[in-house]
Amino acid sequence: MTPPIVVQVVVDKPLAQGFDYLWDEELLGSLPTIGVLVEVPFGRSSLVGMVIKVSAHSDYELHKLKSVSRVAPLPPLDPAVLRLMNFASQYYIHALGETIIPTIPQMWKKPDDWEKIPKKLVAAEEKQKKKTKQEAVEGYVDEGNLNEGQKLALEKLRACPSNEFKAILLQGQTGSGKTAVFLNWLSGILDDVNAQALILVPEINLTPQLERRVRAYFPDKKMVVLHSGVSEKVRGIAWHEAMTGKAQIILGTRLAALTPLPNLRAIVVDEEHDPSYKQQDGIRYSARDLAVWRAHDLKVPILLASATPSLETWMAAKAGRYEYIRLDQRAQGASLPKVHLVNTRDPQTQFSPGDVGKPKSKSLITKTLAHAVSQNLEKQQQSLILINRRGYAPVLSCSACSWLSKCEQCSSYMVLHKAGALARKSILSCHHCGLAKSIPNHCPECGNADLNTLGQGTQKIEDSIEEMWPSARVLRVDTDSSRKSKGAEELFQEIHQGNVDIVVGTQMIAKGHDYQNIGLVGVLDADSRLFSQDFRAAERLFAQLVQVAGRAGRSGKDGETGGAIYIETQFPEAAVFQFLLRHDVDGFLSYTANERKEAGLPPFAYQALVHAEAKTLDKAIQFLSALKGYLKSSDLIAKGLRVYDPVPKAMMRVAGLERAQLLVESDDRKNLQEILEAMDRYLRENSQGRISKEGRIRWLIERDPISI
DNA sequence: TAAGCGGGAGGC
DNA sequence: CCTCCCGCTTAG
Repeated sequence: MTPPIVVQVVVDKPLAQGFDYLWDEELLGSLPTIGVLVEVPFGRSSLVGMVIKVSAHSDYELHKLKSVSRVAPLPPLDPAVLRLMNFASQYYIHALGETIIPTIPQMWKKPDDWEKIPKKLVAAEEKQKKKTKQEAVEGYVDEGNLNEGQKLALEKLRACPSNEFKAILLQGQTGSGKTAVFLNWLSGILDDVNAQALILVPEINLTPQLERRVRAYFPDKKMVVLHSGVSEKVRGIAWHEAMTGKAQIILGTRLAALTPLPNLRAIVVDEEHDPSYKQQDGIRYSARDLAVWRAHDLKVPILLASATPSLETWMAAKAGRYEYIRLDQRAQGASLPKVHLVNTRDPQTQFSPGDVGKPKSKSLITKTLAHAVSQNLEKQQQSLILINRRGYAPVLSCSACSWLSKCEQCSSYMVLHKAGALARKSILSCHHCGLAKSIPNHCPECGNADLNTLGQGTQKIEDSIEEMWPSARVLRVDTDSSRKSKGAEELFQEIHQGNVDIVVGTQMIAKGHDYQNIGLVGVLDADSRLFSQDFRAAERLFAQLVQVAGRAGRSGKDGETGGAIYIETQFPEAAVFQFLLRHDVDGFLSYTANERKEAGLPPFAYQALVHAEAKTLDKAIQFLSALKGYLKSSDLIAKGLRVYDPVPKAMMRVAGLERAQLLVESDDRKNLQEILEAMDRYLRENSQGRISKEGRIRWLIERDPISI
C-alpha cells in the first residue's frame, strides 16, 4: 500500500495550529507543494487555506482526516515570502493563517471562480498591452540630470554590493531630489530583466504622482501598483504579476510589503519615518521593519529615505549599522523656507478692535499670519493653511448650562459639520465611531436655544478665509472633501493648475506633493499636538512641520525666495520649534535621542502593549491587573521584564466599549519575544480566541507600538 | 473566529 | 414542551 500524502493547512482563524488533510493526487491532478493555496472542508463549511507542510503521516488519526477539495490555479508562494510570513507571525504574536491569508487578494480566495481564472488573466493581459503602450509615450522625464550632491549619493549607493544585505539611510531635505537618486539606483539593478524592485510609500495619496514618474522613467519595465484603493480585480491581477515575477517594479503602500516577489533585488521605503507604515488593526506590523527583515533575509539592499528619519533608523545610521548617505542640497536651487514662530500669547500678533481686515468672528488666524497671507496673495503665490481638525467646530456647547456635544458611545466630542456643497444637512459627527446626528435646535439638557460652537476646524477656517480675502479662490482639502466630491487626486490637480489661491486642509495636503507655487504655509494650533502623553508626539510633530515647511518655495524657479512657514504657538521656546527654526533635523534627533536614553524609552528599550476592550472600564482594568499579577509572579521578571500599571486609553470609550492598556517593556529584544510568547500562551489558555473566558474581554498584544 | 452542543431558565 | 441564552468545545 502506498503511504498517504498528508498536508498541513493554515486558515484565516486565530488558531495557532495547522490542520492535517489528505491529498488525493489523482483527484487534484498534482502533487502538493508548500505554499499552494487550497480549498479545504472545515467544520461544516469550507475555507481557503495555505499548505505549510507536506508529509506521509499525521499526528492526528489518519482515518479522521478530510481531504483537500481544490487547488488554486496559482503557483506556490515562494519560500522567502513564507519565511517572512513566519517571522511576522511570531514577531507580532499572530496566528500564521491569519498572517498569510489576508495578504492574498480577494480574487484568489473564491474557489468557485478558480476554474475561470486562467481565461480572465489572458483577457486582462490583452487589455493591458494596449493601455501601457499609450501611457509610455506620455513623456519621459530626464532623471539623469543630477546635481553634485545627487551624483555623489548615487555613487555611494552604487558602491553597495547588490547581493548583500545593506540598509541605507538616505537623508535629505524635501526638494533635495531623493526620488531621482533612488530611481537612478534602481535602474542599475533593474537592468537585469528578471530583477524585481519594491518601492513603498506611506499613503495612497502619494502613489499617483510617484506612479507617473516611475512609469515615465521606466517605460519598458512592467510596473504594478498595490494599495487599498486599487479595485479588487486589478489588485488581484497585479499581485499575480508580482508573485509570478512578471512585474519588475512593485509600488505600493504597507500592504505591498507582504507581496510574494520571487526575484526581489532591492527595496525602497520612501518617507520611512511615516507612521502610516504601521498597520493599526489585525496583525499590527510595521511595513518598514518587515521590509528591513526581508532585505536581510534575501541579502539585498534596502534604501530608507526621509527628510526627518525615525529615531530608530537615524541612530542605526549614526552607529554605522546602516549605511548613511546625506543629501543636503536642494535640487532645483530653491532655498529653505524661512520659519516664523508666531507667539499667540503676544498681543502684537493678534488682531485688536478696529484693525483693518479683522474677521468678524474670532479666528485662529493671527494678525501676523493674515498679514503674511495678504502679501503672499499680492505676489500671486499660493498659501497653504493647515489645521489638524476637520469639520466646522470640534464641539457644540450650550451657553446656559454645561452641555457639550459628547458622543454617546465614545469618550470624545461630536464634531459639527456644516452643510455645504458636499453635504445637504449640517450634522454632528463622531470621528471615532462614525455616529452622525442632526443638530439639536435646543440644548438637550436645559432647552436653551442658544448653542455655540467651540474651537475651529477646517470648515470654519475656510469660512474665515473667505471672509478675510473675499476675492481669493479658496479650496478645502481634507478627508471629507476628498471623499465626498472629487478624489484627493483631483483636488491636488486643482492646486497644481493654479486654480486656487489659498488651500485649507489637514495634514493630508502636506504629504509628498510637489507643489510648484506655494509661497507660504501657515500652521494653526500646532500646540494641540505638542502636549500628549505619547512620548513620540514631538517627533511626529517635528516631522510634519518639516514636511509642510518643505512645501513652501519648492521650485524657486525665478530666483524667488524659498517661501515661508508661520507656526502659531503659545510655546515658541519648545525644543521642537527651536530646532525647526534652524532647520536642524540632526540637532532635534540627537536631542530626542538623549531624552529617550535618560528616560529609558525606545529605541533604548523594546515595548509591547496589551490592549483590552470590555463593556466597562473596570472590567478591562481588572483583566489587565490580573495579567500584570501573573507576569509579576512568573519568572519573566528575572528576564528583565518591566510591567507598568494598566491605564485607560487616551480614547477610552469607542463605539460603546471601554478600553484600557498595559505596557510591558524590556531592554532586550529577544527577552521581550520570550515574554510575549509566554503572555500569549497564558492569555490563550484563559480565552476563546482573543476573548477572555472570564468577563468576555477582548485582548490584543501589540509589538513595537508607535503611539501609547 | 464561527458553529454546534448541552443545560438551565423562563415562556406558553 | 419549546425557545432562547450562556458557556464551552471544536475545527483535521
